[in-house]
Amino acid sequence: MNNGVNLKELAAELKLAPSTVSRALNDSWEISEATKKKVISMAEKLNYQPNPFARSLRENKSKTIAVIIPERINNFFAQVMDGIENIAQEHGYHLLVYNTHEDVDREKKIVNLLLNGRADAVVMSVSSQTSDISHLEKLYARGLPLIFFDRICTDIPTTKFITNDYESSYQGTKHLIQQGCKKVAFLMLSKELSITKERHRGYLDALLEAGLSPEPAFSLNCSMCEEQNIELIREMLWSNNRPDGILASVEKLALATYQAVKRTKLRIPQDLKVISFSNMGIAGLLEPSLTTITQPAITIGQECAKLLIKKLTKPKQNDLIDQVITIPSKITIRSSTLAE
Amino acid sequence: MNNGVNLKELAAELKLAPSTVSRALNDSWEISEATKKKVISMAEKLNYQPNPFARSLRENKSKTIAVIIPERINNFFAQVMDGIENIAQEHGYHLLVYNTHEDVDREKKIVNLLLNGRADAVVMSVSSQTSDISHLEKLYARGLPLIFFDRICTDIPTTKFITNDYESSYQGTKHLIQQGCKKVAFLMLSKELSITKERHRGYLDALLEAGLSPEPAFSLNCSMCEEQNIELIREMLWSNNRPDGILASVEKLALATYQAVKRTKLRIPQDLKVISFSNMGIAGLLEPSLTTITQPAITIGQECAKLLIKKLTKPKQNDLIDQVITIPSKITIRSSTLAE
DNA sequence: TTGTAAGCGTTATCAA
DNA sequence: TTGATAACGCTTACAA
Repeated sequence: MNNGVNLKELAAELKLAPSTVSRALNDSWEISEATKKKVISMAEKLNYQPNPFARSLRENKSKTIAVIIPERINNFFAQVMDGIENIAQEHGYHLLVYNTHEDVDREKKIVNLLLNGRADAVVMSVSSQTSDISHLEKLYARGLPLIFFDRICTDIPTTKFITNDYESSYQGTKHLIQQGCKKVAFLMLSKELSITKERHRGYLDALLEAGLSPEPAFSLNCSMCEEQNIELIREMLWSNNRPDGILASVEKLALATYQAVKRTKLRIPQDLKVISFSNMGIAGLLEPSLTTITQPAITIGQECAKLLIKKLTKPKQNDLIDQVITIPSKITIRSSTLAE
Repeated sequence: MNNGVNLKELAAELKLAPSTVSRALNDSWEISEATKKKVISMAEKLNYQPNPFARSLRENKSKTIAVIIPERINNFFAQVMDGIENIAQEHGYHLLVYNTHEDVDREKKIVNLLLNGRADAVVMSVSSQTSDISHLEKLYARGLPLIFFDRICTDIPTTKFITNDYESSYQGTKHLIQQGCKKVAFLMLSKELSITKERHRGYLDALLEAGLSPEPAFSLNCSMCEEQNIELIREMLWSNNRPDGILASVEKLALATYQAVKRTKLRIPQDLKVISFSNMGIAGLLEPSLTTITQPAITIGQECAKLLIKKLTKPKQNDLIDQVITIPSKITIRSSTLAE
């Protein structure tokens, strides 16, 4: 690989000291406008590109943010990533991206990889398997700025961004009840997840408020395996005491529900109404179109990045204080929850 | 940020020279087994993590691969990314990810960012706007290993991975004709794209072979704007001479077609049959379910990464020779192309 | 306003 | 088998 000219060569070409050139390029006030101009034009002519590693080594920062997500083929996480990248690119930050595939072991390995300072900060959403958080504590202890979004880790005292999980879930459940549902089921990926807990609380409270008693069997704990989930849901739909409404706490479980329904004689929404947290662009193209709770994914990503970059550029003035920032979701009612 | 111990401190703790410790950790043959063991155990005890920037500066390589895609909310690219990451992680490589949002200017900026050696290699799929390729030529000239996939740049003499675009498109069109279509339209994102050209050729040849004369108006050049595309397609469907079959060369145009059809009284597949290149997991859940040409996205990603890593680890033995490697797609027939 | 020199944390060369 | 030293390319005290 030909790395092009370096600072020394550029300086030699200009008959200046490397330090002068460095300062000129960094727009230091101690350099005369005349030399600045000369330096900059020569730098452009020779297409000088500063070596990022020399700089990182010297300044102990890399202009890089690591993003850890549990899944890439997921509209929510993809949108969050786009939001993060928007802001990051604006400020000259690069993104290292890691997918844990919902696997804690992979998550631990990745987190350990970041212990060496390769990234200036980490923004992540934990895997659905994460209960032991020692790896995250270690990362936090290192002093690396760390932010969580969506699937947060409450025990780490830092800033977290989520949507109004409790409220949305409560409203979603209430909507199902208003549409005539008497027996609403709740589908979740894992009991460990912060979002599961909040969304489940909202679901339970809406049931109680409506005078409906929550059935334990209707809080269905799904797995990572698509086919298993479909069968699990199908079994529930085949049982004598089947639900007439479903709140899916994540998108993939709504899709699994649709697949499961196809294996029965039930119809959505006549026999079963479905609402789901989902950022699918094409919820309206499903048959029937799916009522969704859409999270402000891009905004969440942008806010994460903004806060992080503020912290990185002005470390003294900005602390990632231990708080949860909530940005509301939006419910879009479609055919899957139509009343008869 | 507390970076933990460094080599010098570790060496001091062990009462050894830094160079010795370095060699021990790198499993050099010139170090005795005894000291190796001592060093390694102490390194673990102190949780020593080598500074990646020092190493990168010294070795002039970063163990990082840059990936540039035109779109993140896209099943194909997400799967390719997963494939790349699989292999990269296995070999200790990190991924810098950039989304051009189908914008050449953004693509140019990103490519220029990579000129400084931040990444050891680049794998990319060009934006649909890319016709001037000077930025790519510059990148190539720098000697950075560069690989293209899917939307390739034929003029850069390196290895490219694609699916059998011509053949799949030919077969897809033939399928439409066999199902009774007489007037097949072809939807494309941009005429500049390599995949557009190949897929269009396949489409045309299938028409000609069937004795159907291609109508220029049926080769529809769409834009980046979803709503515009929907209207463009709707207009075509409302014209006197409307197509009875559509081959969408990318997924989003099939979805736009579905949306457009909703604005007409036409029915799929009775009035209009649709087939599309698509890696959607839920093609079967659309109404009607969508016949797809599915690209081997994960494999493409894996192959890109494998080749690149081979090149990076054994540069002498491996060249990215100027060739196009084709991995076949798979057609899955669903309801959207059912004959009456 | 510019130049000299040290140092960031590694690895590689050379010497012991 | 191990140690001293230089070098990677940059920024920043300190000197001029």
